[in-house]
Amino acid sequence: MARPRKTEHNKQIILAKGIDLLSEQGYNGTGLKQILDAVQVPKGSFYHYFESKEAYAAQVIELYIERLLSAFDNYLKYATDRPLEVIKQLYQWMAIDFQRKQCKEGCLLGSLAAEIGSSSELCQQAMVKAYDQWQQRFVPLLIAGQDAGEVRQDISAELLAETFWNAWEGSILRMKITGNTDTIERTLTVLLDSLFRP
Amino acid sequence: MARPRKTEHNKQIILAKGIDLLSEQGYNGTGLKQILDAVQVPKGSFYHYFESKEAYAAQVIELYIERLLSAFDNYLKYATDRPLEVIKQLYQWMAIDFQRKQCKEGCLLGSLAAEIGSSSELCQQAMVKAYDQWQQRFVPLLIAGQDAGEVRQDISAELLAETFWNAWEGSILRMKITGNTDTIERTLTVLLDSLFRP
DNA sequence: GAGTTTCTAGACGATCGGTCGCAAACTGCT
DNA sequence: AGCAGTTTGCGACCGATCGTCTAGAAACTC
Repeated sequence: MARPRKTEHNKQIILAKGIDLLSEQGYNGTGLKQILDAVQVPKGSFYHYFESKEAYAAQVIELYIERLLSAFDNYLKYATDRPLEVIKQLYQWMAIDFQRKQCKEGCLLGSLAAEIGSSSELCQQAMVKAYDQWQQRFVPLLIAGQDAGEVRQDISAELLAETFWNAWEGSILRMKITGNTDTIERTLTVLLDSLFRP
Repeated sequence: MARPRKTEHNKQIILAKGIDLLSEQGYNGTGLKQILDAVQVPKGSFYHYFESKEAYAAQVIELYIERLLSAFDNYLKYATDRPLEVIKQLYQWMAIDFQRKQCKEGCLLGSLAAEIGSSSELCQQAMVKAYDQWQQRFVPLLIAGQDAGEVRQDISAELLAETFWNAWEGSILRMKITGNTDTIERTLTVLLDSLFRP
């Protein structure tokens, strides 16, 4: 064998760049050339790292959710507040992150779901899996809230989590067209301070 | 002057086809050729009807919301049920429409917001306007519900309407990746039968 | 050096949004 | 009626870029 040098590193930086570019410009709006130029990897190399653009996107989704859950876990490790407060701070922190990027980047999952969710089977699978993983972290948090009596118990935690994700993703869409995070703030408040309360 | 024959008719069928194609394939995923072939209008004619693809998309958005509001109004005219029931039936009817199209088409507003909401200023404006128009129809319905005592009054109708739109759009994203309308059904039920109740 | 594997320049056909010169169809003047 | 003038409709074409592929150079082991 020979020349096993930059392979893995290159692959990782191509994937990492994809998170930013695909989030902002979408799947069809981002050319491979733009991605590769941005990370200074020759165009010809792409198909040694990935089978196709579609397969690449699916792996970007995986890396995205991996990082997100990692940040999630890291935050939870040191969180001492009550569950609902932890959720709120977590998502407000993400909202601030959106703002830092001038409300141009949203959630990669939502963006790609809207654009190619119904056309790319490969990405579809990656997104379903990503959503399931998110739910596995989020539901226990809501259950803890229910047990602590700060979350209503007449609706299952799974159903609340699903509703929360939907409202969150929808508010990101609104952010993209209004150019501010006001809707996100309001939606978080309405859900966590009122609707989800007992 | 001369030859003012098919202009307006052609323009309308090009716009109408755009609703379907842009909803399903997105902005960058739909070429002008595909649209024009589908309605059998020569390529060269396009720029006699529209300034650019972007301007075209903005007009598609306008036509889309126009039709949606028209269906909205038409339904409301004969609705005798209580407000929340009217809302539920209205959106369940839309969910059935999604299903008819194999969950491949969602809401044009949401799809384009995700894809080009932060890059096309022209479409951005059209989308903000479309959202405002929707809210003008939806808020009175919720206020009526509040007056009738079937909607909680501790949150303003505007805020509830906003939250509803967000959750609705988010559930459509989920639909696109799961391939079914289960999430939509569940979200409608959770919101209208529980969370929005007094 | 031979052999093996990795990487990449360059080109592929297709398609992208957009343009343009001319044909077609009309009006108004003679 | 017929020609001139004006406006509209459109096929062909533009350069650019799309995702993808392949031949062979480069870098390694033995």
